[in-house]
Amino acid sequence: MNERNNIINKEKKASINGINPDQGISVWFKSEKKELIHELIKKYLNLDSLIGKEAKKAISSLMKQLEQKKQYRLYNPEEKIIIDQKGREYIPFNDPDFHGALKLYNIGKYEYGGLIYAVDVQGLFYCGLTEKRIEKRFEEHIINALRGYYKSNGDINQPGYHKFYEAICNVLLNIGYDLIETYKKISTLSALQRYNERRKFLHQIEHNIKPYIRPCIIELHYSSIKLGSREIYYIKNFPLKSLFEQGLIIKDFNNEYPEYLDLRKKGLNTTSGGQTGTNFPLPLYDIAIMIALGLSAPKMLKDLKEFYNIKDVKIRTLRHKITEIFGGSYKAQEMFLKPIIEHLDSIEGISRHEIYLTFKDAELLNDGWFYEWSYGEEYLKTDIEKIYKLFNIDTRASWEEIMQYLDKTEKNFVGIPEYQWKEWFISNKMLRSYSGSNQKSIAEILSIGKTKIQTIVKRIVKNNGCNSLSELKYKLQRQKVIEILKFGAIIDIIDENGRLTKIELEKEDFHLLICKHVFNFDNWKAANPKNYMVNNLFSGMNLNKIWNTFSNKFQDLE
DNA sequence: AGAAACTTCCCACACTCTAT
DNA sequence: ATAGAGTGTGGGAAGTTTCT
Repeated sequence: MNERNNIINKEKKASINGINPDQGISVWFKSEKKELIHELIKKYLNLDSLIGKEAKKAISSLMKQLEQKKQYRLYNPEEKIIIDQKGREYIPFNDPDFHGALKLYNIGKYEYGGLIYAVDVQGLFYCGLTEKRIEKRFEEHIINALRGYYKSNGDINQPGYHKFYEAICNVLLNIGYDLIETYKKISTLSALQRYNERRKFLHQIEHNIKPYIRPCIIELHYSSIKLGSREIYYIKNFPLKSLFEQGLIIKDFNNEYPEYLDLRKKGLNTTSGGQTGTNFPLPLYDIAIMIALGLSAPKMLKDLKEFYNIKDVKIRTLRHKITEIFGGSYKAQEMFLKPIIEHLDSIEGISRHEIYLTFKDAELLNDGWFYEWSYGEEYLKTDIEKIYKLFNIDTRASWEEIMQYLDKTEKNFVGIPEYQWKEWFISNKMLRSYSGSNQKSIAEILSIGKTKIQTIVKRIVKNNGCNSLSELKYKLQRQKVIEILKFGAIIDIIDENGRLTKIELEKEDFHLLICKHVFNFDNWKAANPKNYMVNNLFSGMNLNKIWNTFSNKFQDLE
């Protein structure tokens, strides 16, 4: 909580300092002065329904937040010049606002159009530009260096081997890395898809080389237009002395700092620079809203082509971008879709199942937040609030404390609470339709597929410590029988006129009537209620004993 | 030729849907 | 019930494009 407040305070302070690149360009893509995102909202939400109206409200508020935060790169396909309030296209390292802007960049307040970075390798420098984040680019450099070493079989002195990569390899060798083995390990980890381990290993390398290799940002650009020319300038005139004075370079040169360096001659660059990549511009803000609408990647792609007229976008590019910018589909849904669902959940008259159906497409992202939520593995604000009340926990309790109680609360499956599912199991409600039956199945009632039903059943069975549905069913039905007998042996039935009436059970017929009216046995006589009770539910207890043990009336003395 | 960023291809895995 | 087709994921490596 404190950490969060600190970040917010930092943001406030910085904006007072005047770093606020408000370029007058809308964050939403416009075509003929119309913001296309509204067309999409109309397309995917039924605005005549309550849920559609409320979803629109929540999305509008999300849009306002995104507009205010300006956290992502602007969509600038026409390469318009973007300037801030002080008329700058970029903030160089010696600008008074640079350090403030850098702090904001590090906490992800603004996504710039690109940046110029320098890498200090034991007092030798490399300068480059990138439209990505610096961490990503730096990691690429390290892997490239290792790959180059591996491919040339360690011959880093061969002509043409990049000076920069050679320097990186030398540092790694000096601190004891076997580079062939290191590269092999990284390749193996990715081949085995052990990405977490791979990331950890790479971070470890980055940590170990920190005293010798340090990347730093030296200029922040609002757009990518001037990146090339600025890179050329810096490679030719690397301002060594001022960079040191600004604290960006810490290497000790015994106080002999040349004012400027030519990095091609006295550094690690091999070209004069100025080459920009072919960064594919995408309307990230609109994409965020598409995620909030619950669209899967292929659907987004279709809309980008149809509505936004972005012709060449490939699905892999889109997904790479979502991963790079939003940190993956899971996080993206958590950031953009979850708040919409939380708003809907707080509105009376909207059921969780309705919410589920409205955003069902989002489920196609099997590793997304919505998918987990559909199986009750993710929680909403209201769930946590319920826990506070139910278990009398302080609202300032830590997450670890709250977590202990999560398992004890009711889970929802496709928005339907677990107790409802259990009721369906007890009453033998048909889960999916079969030919020749005119009973409406759960799958039909909930508008979900058979396999989804199967998976839900599997999960509920497992959560309740059972191995099969029938095992769980017996357990639940036994509890039900005990409950009925304990509380007066009265059950609700629907009589011939379709009216709900109560009937009292007797010792002689309780098993018959329970099987017929509570368990809804289709052919209840053939099913043999006596055997069912005695063998399946109360393993070995005879009917007499069941009645006598659990009923609170007319107890026989045995 | 070199740099940056994009595309293609790959894999393992998970789920849905349809047909049998 | 189950097999198979289809869809989707992340995220790497290798190859390609685009630019200077």
